[in-house]
Amino acid sequence: MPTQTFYNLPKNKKKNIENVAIKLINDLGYDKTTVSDIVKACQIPRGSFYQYFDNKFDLFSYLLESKQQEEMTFIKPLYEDLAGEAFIDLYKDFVQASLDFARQHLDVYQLGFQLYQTHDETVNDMRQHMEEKKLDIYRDLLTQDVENGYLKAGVNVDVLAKLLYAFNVKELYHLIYEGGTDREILDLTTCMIDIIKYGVKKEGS
Amino acid sequence: MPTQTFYNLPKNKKKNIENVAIKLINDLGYDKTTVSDIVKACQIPRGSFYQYFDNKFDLFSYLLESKQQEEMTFIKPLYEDLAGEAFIDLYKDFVQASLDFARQHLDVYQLGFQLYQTHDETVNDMRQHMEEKKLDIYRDLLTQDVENGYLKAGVNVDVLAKLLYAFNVKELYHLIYEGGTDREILDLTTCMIDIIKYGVKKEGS
Amino acid sequence: MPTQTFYNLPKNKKKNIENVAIKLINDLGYDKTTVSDIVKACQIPRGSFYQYFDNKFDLFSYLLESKQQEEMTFIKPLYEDLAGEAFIDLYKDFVQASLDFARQHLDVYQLGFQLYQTHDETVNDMRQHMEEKKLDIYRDLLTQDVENGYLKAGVNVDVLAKLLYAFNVKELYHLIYEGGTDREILDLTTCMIDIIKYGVKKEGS
Amino acid sequence: MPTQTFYNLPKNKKKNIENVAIKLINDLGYDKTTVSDIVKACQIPRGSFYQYFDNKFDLFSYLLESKQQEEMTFIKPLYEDLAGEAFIDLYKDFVQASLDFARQHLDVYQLGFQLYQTHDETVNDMRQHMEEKKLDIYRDLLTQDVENGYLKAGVNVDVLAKLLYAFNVKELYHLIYEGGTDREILDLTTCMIDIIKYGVKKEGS
DNA sequence: CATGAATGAGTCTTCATTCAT
DNA sequence: AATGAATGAAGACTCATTCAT
Repeated sequence: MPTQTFYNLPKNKKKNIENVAIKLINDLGYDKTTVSDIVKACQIPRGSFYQYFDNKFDLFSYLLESKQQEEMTFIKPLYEDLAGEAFIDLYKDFVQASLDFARQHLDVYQLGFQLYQTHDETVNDMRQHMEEKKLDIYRDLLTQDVENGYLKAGVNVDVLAKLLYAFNVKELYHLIYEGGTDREILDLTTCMIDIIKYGVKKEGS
Repeated sequence: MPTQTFYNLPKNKKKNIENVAIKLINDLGYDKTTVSDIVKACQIPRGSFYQYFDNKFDLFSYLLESKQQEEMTFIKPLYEDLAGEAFIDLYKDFVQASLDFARQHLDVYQLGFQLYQTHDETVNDMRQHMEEKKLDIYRDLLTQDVENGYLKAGVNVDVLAKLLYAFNVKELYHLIYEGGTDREILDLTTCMIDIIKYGVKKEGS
Repeated sequence: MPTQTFYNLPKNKKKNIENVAIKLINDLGYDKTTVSDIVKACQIPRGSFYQYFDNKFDLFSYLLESKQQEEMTFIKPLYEDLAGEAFIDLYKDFVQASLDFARQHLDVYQLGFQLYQTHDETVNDMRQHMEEKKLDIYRDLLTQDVENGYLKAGVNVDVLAKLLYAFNVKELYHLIYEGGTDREILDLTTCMIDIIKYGVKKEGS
Repeated sequence: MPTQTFYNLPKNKKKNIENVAIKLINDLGYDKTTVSDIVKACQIPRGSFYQYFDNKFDLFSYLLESKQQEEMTFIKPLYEDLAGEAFIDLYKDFVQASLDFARQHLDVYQLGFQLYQTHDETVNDMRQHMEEKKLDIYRDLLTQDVENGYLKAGVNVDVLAKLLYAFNVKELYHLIYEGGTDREILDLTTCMIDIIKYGVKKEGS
């Protein structure tokens, strides 16, 4: 948590520090970004940095949490009202929404990527925690789908959630980060969902 | 690539360096393992290290490539003769084989995990290259499955390969690393394959 | 010397600053206590500190001098009227009085201890000065004892004063600081005084 | 403990580091002497320092222990053979011997002084330990004196030892450090011993 | 080739004090 | 006078790599 001193800063100074730090961390990676890099780029004295944040991780987790909140505010409404449709059928729309968010907050979004690129233990713990939270949401929504008769009764919801999430992290995140187009990403998603919905096995084989 | 000097070393000295280094890197992580740690644990002079390897990364990539080769030698036969069965049906057996290998060469196996824990650019490139190689194998085998009429004709083989691979890396690797039992891992696999084979959508919904 | 600004402060604010600072310095040691610690604990703005005191040492020396004065007010009456008794015989009573004072003003008392725990040159000078002052008192009183025929005529008063003082600082201070009981401290004193009064050499040896 | 690397150094390089460091610490005080000061004065790279010593304290304790050993080699013979005389009568000779040693190894000797000038906890522990060791020697020798009938049977040996030691540390050390002459120091000692041997109380008073 | 000492840029962090409002 | 942000020199320590023997 940043100190009160940081929160007291004039808004544009605060914003500047946030943006510059985000850009730096995205460019160099969390591990490789040093406090020196940050203070130089932000043009603030080294001492000030430590008057704002406990340390590098404090800054990082602050930035990330902001992101999370922004993202949640953006996406939550979708999750909360499926309007009688199946989550599995709407999945593509969720991806689309994430994408919209990512397009608008690219820097902030990429930051989440750093969670997968570091060896820092504290950061790793944080990532694990966030993943568990997301998986829970998936599990809930999929359970609803089963209850509503959209999915086969015997489906293992936990495994399905993990499958969706794994693809999300490994392929979609990656594609976004690498600059894939909306079309590419949505096609990939549709295709994947199709496989999962209808299966790949030829009948009678 | 290690220098000729390294290759000329007596076999048991070479093996010792490899084993000790692997153990260290697995325990501490690639980034956190210092050359000091290595030379101390291996009981070789600091200077020798740089006469054997260009730098820390050179050692790492050498170890990893050895691992790859060992693993390939172990697993390749399976891929090459499906004996008239579908890859998708045998997938569980491949996982089982991987598991057998991992159990027997745990240290060597875990090393691959480091690929996902490091921000070092060269390491990342390496990982990407390895992933592409594995994906290619999957694609080939799945294409065969389609040609042999085991899978629906319209299946997007590329996406399917990615889906399998994502789950493999994100869930299975993780479970192995965390010490899951064979049973747990195979059950998870079976469950996932079932979803993919038969789909999750309730008919008529 | 504190600034006029400090003296103008409302009495309870002044007292609060003094007490909190003393507690901190006693707990952490003068060197280890930072101005940050002080302003945080006192709940005063950082800038105010420097409007009250020139610097950290200025505060410390002010606190110490206050202590000295309080202690003197407390103990002086004893020194000034020996009521016809020898100082050497009353020494135990002085220690008792010091002890009483220390018990009642432990925080203030301990502060003096910091004088012996710091390498700061100014602090050292201060300590030396205070010691010289105390030694002077001892010398005066012992000289009186000689004049009054309580002590042998040939006794080197200067050395005797130093001997008493050395023991006082090295053993008694220490014991008080470490939480020795009154009994322990007075016994130690009596024993020491006995040695000095009657000597240790066996007659005829 | 210095590392093997340090011990492997050419003798004159080792000696140089020791001497320069001792001088520095004596001049600036242990607390104020920084590793930077040391490497600059010794003209060795910063990294080398940490290849020789764990940290500043490691160096200091090494220097001090060397000193201790040298001093012990020098003084021990005296303690071990009192040749039928009383320790209390020979005390002056011990001080003389210490003085001789100090004169010849002034730098090394002064170093011991730093023990009393620092707030460093580790150093303080060390000092306490050393003091206890010295006190033990005093107690032993004085106990012998009592047993041999040189001192009154009822003398509290512990208190006497502490008295001698306190004076030693507080007055003699100080005088040596401040550059007192042999004569001054020995006179002071004789005078103090006289007081302790024969007491100061006028008979019949 | 083996050995292990040499190197110094770079890391995080602290803190007394000054400055601007 | 009160406030609290600004400042940057300085501290301890690390480590990959090179050098000299």
